[in-house]
Amino acid sequence: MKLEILAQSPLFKNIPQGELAHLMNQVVCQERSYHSGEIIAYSDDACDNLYIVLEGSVRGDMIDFSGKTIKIEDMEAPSPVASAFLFGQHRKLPVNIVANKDVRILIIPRESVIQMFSLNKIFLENFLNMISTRAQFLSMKIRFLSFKTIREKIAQYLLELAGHDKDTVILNRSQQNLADLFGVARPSLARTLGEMDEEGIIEVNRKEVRILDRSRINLLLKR
Amino acid sequence: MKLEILAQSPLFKNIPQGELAHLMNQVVCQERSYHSGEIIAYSDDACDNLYIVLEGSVRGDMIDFSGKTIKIEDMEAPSPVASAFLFGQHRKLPVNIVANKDVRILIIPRESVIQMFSLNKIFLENFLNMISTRAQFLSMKIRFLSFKTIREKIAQYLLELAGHDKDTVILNRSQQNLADLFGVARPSLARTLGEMDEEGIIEVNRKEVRILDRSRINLLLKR
DNA sequence: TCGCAATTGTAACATATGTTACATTTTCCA
DNA sequence: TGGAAAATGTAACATATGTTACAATTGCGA
Repeated sequence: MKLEILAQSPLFKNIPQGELAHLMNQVVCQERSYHSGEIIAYSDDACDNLYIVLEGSVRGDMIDFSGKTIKIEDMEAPSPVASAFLFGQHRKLPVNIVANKDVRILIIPRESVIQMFSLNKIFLENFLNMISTRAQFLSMKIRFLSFKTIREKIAQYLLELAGHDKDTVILNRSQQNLADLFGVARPSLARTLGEMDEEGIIEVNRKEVRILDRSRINLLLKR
Repeated sequence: MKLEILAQSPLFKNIPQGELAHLMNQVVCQERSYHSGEIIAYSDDACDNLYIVLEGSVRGDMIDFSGKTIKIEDMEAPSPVASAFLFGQHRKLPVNIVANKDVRILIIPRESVIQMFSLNKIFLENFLNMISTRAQFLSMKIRFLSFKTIREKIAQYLLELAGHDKDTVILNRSQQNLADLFGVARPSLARTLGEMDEEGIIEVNRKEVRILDRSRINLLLKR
């Protein structure tokens, strides 16, 4: 097994090589290869294993009511897959896991994962951090989706980044990325930024946004 | 401390009374009371403690930038609060935690929680189950919110109600109520239902909706 | 440094939904 | 049973956002 690859994964970070080797020796797990297009795990399968992509990339395909598949998410090596479905009430995969290219996957049964929790505290904290971070990300996304207009979403986002004192913000995401977070089209986001600039509410310069009129931004968030 | 109350909490279920007593004796934690309206923890506070409501109920208040508070969620005894913010990248509360009535709260520092993980496997699994379940719930909610058009929302809603065999559903909410759930205006919902009726996809009769053309409904969910 | 790829800015046009207002039908209770 | 309130159906118009296409700019690797 390639421990160096594993060590890159957020699940195993901060674990010294030696300990990592020791840890992996003590539990049952297997490594498997899949060819491009192969289905690694099926939607609605009981989710009894933790999958970690060692090489290549996989995607989650959702099957809609008519039987067509839709790509939901890509996951690149070296990252774990569907870790939020190993525990919890609904231990079923919501998607088919499909190999994007030829891939190598490390498969760790849930029992082994639980063992690893008691064997290594850092691993446990990494795991907790991962699913917590995911839950936090999802909360944030829901909050943005619940703002109706693009202006509101921008206002919320800017004020969150700027805090109460600063008035210049450097956006840390691309416009496309931000548009995805907001659930809107990229040109629509750009247009709205432009309009708010013209109206003197903000001043936009690529990734640098300066808040000119806080009161009018606050006004946008009244509901 | 009222172990009987604690035992009711999802975090401590399946732990025999004796073990629970033993567990709680080994770690540092405190119990505090708050009066109705008191703020138990502040938004943006570093989230270093697990709060468990022993008696009474608390709510999460979000403060928007104009200073107005919005109630986000109620949490009744005996349930943990903000457990998704004890770990993860963003260890800050997103809300003020406010006492709804007089309450008693058990406060367990993060370090103690981590200790408890190694002391008791069931506790660890309960905790994992809790945040995983939350992440799963949020995923589902996002899926629903991310349907853009009213037609898609209707399609999703009808198919969920009808299942795979039935083709007539009785709506259990008023149009206004449904419109709120979808986050759209009531006349818009009525119009779209009317259009889908005219097109022969469904047959609408007040609260009774019959699915006429399943294939075209499925088509709506393609993305 | 050149050149390609990613990012950002912008415009014209299409479309879905919101808004407002009112008519019609149902519900329900005095 | 009558009559008012709630729920539903419909229409005309306003508006926000999506779509598509392309130009301008930036960044990055060969």
